[in-house]
Amino acid sequence: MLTLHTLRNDRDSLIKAFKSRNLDVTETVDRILAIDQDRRQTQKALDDLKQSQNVASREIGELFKSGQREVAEEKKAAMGDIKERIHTLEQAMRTLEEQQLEGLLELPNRPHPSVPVGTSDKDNVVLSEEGTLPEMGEGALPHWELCERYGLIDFELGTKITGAGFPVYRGKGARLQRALIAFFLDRAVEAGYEEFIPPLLVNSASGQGTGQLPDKEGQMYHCAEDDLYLIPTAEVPLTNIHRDVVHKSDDLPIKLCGYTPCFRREAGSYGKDVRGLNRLHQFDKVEIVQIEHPDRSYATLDAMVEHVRDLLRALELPFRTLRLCGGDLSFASSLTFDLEVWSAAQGRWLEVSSISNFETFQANRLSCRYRGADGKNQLVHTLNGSALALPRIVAALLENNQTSDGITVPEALRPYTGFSIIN
RNA sequence: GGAGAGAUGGCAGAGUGGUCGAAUGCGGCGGUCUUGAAAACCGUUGUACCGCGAGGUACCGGGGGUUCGAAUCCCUCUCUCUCCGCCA
Repeated sequence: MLTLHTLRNDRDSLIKAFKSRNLDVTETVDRILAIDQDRRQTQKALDDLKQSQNVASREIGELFKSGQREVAEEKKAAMGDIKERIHTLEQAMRTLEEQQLEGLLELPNRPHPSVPVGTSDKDNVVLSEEGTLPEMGEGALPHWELCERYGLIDFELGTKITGAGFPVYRGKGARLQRALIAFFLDRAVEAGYEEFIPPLLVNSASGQGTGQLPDKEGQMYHCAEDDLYLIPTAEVPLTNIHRDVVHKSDDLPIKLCGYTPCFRREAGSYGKDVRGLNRLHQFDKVEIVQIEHPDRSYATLDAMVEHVRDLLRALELPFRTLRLCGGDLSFASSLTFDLEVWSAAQGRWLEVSSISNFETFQANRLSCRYRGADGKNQLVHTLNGSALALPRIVAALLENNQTSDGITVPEALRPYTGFSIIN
């Protein structure tokens, strides 16, 4: 969430910045600031009352010690009123603090100045396109039919065991999955990211830390009995490793990566978008995360985008890079680049990676800081990106590389798959 | 699942109703000594909020209560550890 400090000092520019998200936050911001005003006055009054209580208590203690019982008893009797007023003000403080936090939590992150104005993914800006789109022959099949033909992924079996959106990978399909995970992890480790295997269930504090809660409550699977959430992305456990931590300035950046399955309820999805591997309730993803010094975070964001683009180049997939517009920007992000691969048989671009700089938005919720040169603790910047999400990569690989002899495996992946063709 | 013990500053660990925001040790930082370092010695070292400032307030796992006054007493929740049971 944004800091109160930001709201107080940057009210006007903040309101202006939110225009690229198509949001008018004037009312919300002013409401929070009004509460803040009230809260500060209340605290001052409360502190003064408590001071007089502390002073009086000390005096009473002294009086008892020196044997002046009667004077002490008199003073004691006079304390009732103060006590009551303190109690009332404490109640008021609690309410004000709650209201203020609620207000701050409902405010999304401030978009970076380079974020284009827009309302939906149609307004995202294509920055570049790389690779040549393959020409598909007459009989080119979409990936779900290829999966069936070669026995790679059984969607119906998953439906029987669990429900729609929980595919069963088998044979070379399963092996391809494992190969991609290993390939992505190896590349991340080579690039200096430390590998983690985090928990797949997280508590609500973690969900709030990275911004899934309360914003996306309904998008996560929730185990009510234990009040735990299935992770929608490794971002949640990986970033929360750094919750309530103060880092040395020299230790930044901290680079983490991890493979996890991801679970998403995807409430409200429908139609052709969800066919085959396009949208699933459970899918695999390798995630990269960085905890970075604010001065360097945008250079780091570029480097992370380049890392993921290299993965796509290695897989020989045509892809394009997008700068997300304000309307498509996620709640917690300041600036996001999306990477999309070309799905030849479907004839459409599929999002396979989202790389974002959250600036201090998550750090504030997480209370993740570094000690600056002046000895003061400052909020870090957090960044993350998919590197990469598997299903749509698999979809594109299968569709783009289909030949009459079978599906060819890109060179870079063969050491991992152990086979060069799926037939 | 059953029984017990515990939660205090970066860490370890005292403190059981009144200058306790908290002893002591370690660690960190600064200094003395040294060509330099180590050792030794001296000093220093939590966070947040309010206030122009002097200063004030809060925080000893969370919440509530008793009391003029709570790290300390009571209730409650959460978590951790040990033992037993179950189990990959």
